[in-house]
Amino acid sequence: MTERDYLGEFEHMIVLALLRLEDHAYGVTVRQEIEFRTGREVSIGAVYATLARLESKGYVRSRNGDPTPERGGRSKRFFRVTAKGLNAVNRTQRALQSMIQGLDLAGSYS
Amino acid sequence: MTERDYLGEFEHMIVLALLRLEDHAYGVTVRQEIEFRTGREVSIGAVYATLARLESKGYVRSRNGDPTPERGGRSKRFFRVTAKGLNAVNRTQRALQSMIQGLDLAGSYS
DNA sequence: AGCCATTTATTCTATATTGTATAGGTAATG
DNA sequence: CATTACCTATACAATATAGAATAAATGGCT
Repeated sequence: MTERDYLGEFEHMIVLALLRLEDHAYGVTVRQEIEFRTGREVSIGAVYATLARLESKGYVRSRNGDPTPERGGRSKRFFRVTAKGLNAVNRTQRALQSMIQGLDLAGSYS
Repeated sequence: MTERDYLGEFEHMIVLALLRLEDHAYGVTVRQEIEFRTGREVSIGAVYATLARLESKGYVRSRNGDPTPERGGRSKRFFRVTAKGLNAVNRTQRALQSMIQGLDLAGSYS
């Protein structure tokens, strides 16, 4: 029953962004969050493609929000991490952690 | 001059394994290290293919060891992480870390 | 009201890069 | 020369990435 897959590098980022954003998570904010926190430039297409993949695997699910009263406010699609998705992040991070543990890399991430 | 790429999920594992193994790092031990530490099953071909890619990107380099005096002791190909490779791990981990920071995931990896 | 320029957001599509397994080959030993 | 430990080749699936195209909304015209 427990999944055995790990999140890809970018998938991992996206899921973490969703967790941070809680109920403000949709394509545009996800992109912003990653760019803001990491300085990494992210193409919007990459974000949506990955969200779609994550959803098809059941790691996240989405619902359509209402349009907001601002110029051009097309309605957003909000995303949330599922329990299965949470398991996946944990599994992925545990694996990484167990490989890092005890190593001394500049800065130390432990 | 500084690279802007991040390591893929499996690449990341492999590089960490190399760092752990120091000068005993070659295909077979890399595989073992990952399997042992994470419980994840790893095919040997995946390891070699990834090592080859990492090398072509300059993240690791290899040298041929001498044959060892044991049955079937064919000479091994030893791998080491380059400075560029170290940068890549650090960059990758910093990015992850900055996304994780402040989140409370079961177990906490911070 | 009906149109349209503008804005925010999402979808589509195409390609490159990574991840993965399997089969096959090579250099050792006894 | 059979057996062992290790490595290479290859093929295919999954993930990452960018950019163009499309959609849905608003506000200001006329």
